[in-house]
Amino acid sequence: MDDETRLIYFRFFNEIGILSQLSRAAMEARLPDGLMLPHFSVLNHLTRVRDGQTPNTLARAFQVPKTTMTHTLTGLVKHGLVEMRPNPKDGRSKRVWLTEPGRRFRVEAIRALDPNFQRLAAAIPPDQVAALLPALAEIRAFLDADRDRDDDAED
Amino acid sequence: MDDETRLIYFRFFNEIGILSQLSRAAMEARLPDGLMLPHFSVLNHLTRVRDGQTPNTLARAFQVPKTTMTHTLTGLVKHGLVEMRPNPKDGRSKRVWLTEPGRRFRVEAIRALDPNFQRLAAAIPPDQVAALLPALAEIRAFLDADRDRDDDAED
DNA sequence: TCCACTTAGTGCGATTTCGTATTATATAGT
DNA sequence: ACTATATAATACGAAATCGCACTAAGTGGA
Repeated sequence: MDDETRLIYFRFFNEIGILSQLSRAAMEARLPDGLMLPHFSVLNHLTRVRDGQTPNTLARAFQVPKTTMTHTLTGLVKHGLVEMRPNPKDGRSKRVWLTEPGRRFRVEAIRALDPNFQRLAAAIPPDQVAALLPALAEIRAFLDADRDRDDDAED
Repeated sequence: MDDETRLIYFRFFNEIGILSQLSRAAMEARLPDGLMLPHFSVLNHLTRVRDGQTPNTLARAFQVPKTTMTHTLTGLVKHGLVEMRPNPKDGRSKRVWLTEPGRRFRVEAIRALDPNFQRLAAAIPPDQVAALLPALAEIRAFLDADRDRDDDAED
């Protein structure tokens, strides 16, 4: 792989990392005490995909250890934003369900970003951002499918 | 702000977050024991911008508390990848300098990603990624400049 | 100069994240 | 049915991250 090509990919992920850092900070500044971005992200995932998933599925989806997901879910339960019920099909596992406050919390958290989005919109119109989405989704889908191979290709 | 516009921006940052998560995991899988992504990121920042910066400047650049940067720098010093020297212009502060092993480590860490980049290149050619860079950089620059206003506009 | 105020770095305790080991349940082979 | 193996969740301890408070040093005004 030539230097120029490597630099293109590296700079891309560099930009991604910085953008993520900046948006994470902006988002967490809007969240109430005791709730972090992972809490919101789980609510968002349960809404976008579907609720009733197991903690293990969520841990794999977020690329975090199971113990971390247990901790995050404990916090969400404590705040009444999700419910854990036993999985009738598997006595070992549980299933995670959104509560009404959980759904409401997610919607309000997104709406709370409007001031940020409005300032951004003044500099970068929605069309320009929308134009990036297909390519980003494509790269994301590839990495998502590719991640398992990382282990196999270690040596 | 209408729902459609909000959704565009939200989905954009959603993709950014997932991409960051996936690439972070892939990157950390390549790093040796005892060194995390923040360690690499600081080395990269010192290389790209310039070394000799103060810990406080780095903490602000990375949007982390000063104590976190102290911790990260302590680890880098322990591994001999950076040096801390007193700041002759300000007795309170220090300056962080890259060492030769630090520079080498960064280059090797980037090169270690080649297998990942090569697999990605087979699905998403460099041109397509390069085409995204200007827009991403523009959005990143805006957020970077905008982040201070978050506090002011809280209420 | 002196004194109040600000700033850079760090010590300390709390929370989050993570790796390992453990328990309970499911699955497969006999 | 029984045993060995695999899997889901968690308990536990280590490391990372963070907020608060403290010390040392710089800044500005009387």
